[in-house]
Amino acid sequence: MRWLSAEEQQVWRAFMTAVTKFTEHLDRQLQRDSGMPMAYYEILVALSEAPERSLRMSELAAVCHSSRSRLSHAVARLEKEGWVERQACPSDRRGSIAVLTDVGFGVLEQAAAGHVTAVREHLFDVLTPEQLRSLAEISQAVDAGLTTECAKVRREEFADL
Amino acid sequence: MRWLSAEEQQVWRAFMTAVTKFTEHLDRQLQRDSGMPMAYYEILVALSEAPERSLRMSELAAVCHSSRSRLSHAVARLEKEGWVERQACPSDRRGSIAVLTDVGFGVLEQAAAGHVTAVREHLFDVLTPEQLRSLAEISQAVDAGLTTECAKVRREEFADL
DNA sequence: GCATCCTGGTTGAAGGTTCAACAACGGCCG
DNA sequence: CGGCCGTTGTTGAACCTTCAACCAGGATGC
Repeated sequence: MRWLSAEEQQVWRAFMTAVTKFTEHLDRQLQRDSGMPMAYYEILVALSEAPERSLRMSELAAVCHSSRSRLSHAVARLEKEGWVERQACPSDRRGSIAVLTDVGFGVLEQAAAGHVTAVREHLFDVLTPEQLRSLAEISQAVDAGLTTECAKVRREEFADL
Repeated sequence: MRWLSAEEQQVWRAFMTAVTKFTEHLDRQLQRDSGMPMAYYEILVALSEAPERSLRMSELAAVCHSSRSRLSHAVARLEKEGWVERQACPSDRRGSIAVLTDVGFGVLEQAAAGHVTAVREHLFDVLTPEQLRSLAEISQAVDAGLTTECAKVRREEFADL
């Protein structure tokens, strides 16, 4: 098996450190200022951008890169807060539709201000335009690599049957 | 307040998606193949590289960018598995020293193989050498930005008193 | 129609993280 | 010495995520 070279290790650790500290910072900021973790914020964002501010649970899960189970728990909490409501799906009686309430929208607006500021301050403001372009490319490449990987896994699972 | 431009939003989402999927993939791989989350793996790595394969809890927490509380819980679990032991610190009676056991070292060796493979496959193999250099720079910049931020926060806390 | 399988969504338990509170010890200064 | 403060580490509760199990409803094939 091929290990990482000294240089690779260095990049790897720098990357993980930066990502860990960065996401931790954002999470803490949101939790402190708006009482929700980032995953919940993403849910509200996704709903706010959807037509009628509503999405079926499975679509919402796809948009948020979240498991159905996680989303179910999360929406339960958001519903308890009064930020989201669940409606029955008319076309499919299994379905459940999450709708962002007005209260939820207001909370989101408040939360977004601080969140965007934090993102700008610690990401966009510390990078040059060129680094930003690089970051976009890199993210794209990593994402693509994982997507093909998922396809591969699915093929393998399929082969098992 | 300044919002994100359309381009910035695009970069931001691509970045978050890539990071989320990437770390999730690594975490799942480790959990499946070695029965531990990545945070625990990092603890074992840190110990394995320390002299005597041991570190004081607070130093270990610093190396792993972990809170003391989290580390305490984590080491409790690792100890239950027999991968780590706790020893009293001779120079400071408050102190606790975590030591990687031989069993733990063996587990780490096993885990490392799959983990490194996954990292190589989804990070190093999908990036060009130039992108890799960029990523190192970017990580460095973000980390630096957060470090100065932490210093700022500490100054503010200090100012409060 | 009905048996079968797949999909959408929820649930509960187990494990991990965070936060606040706490106990125990070291260090400092009177 | 003795009081005070800062540090070290642990603990328990609350919360979030994961995983496996499950129910209900659609879809498919006979």
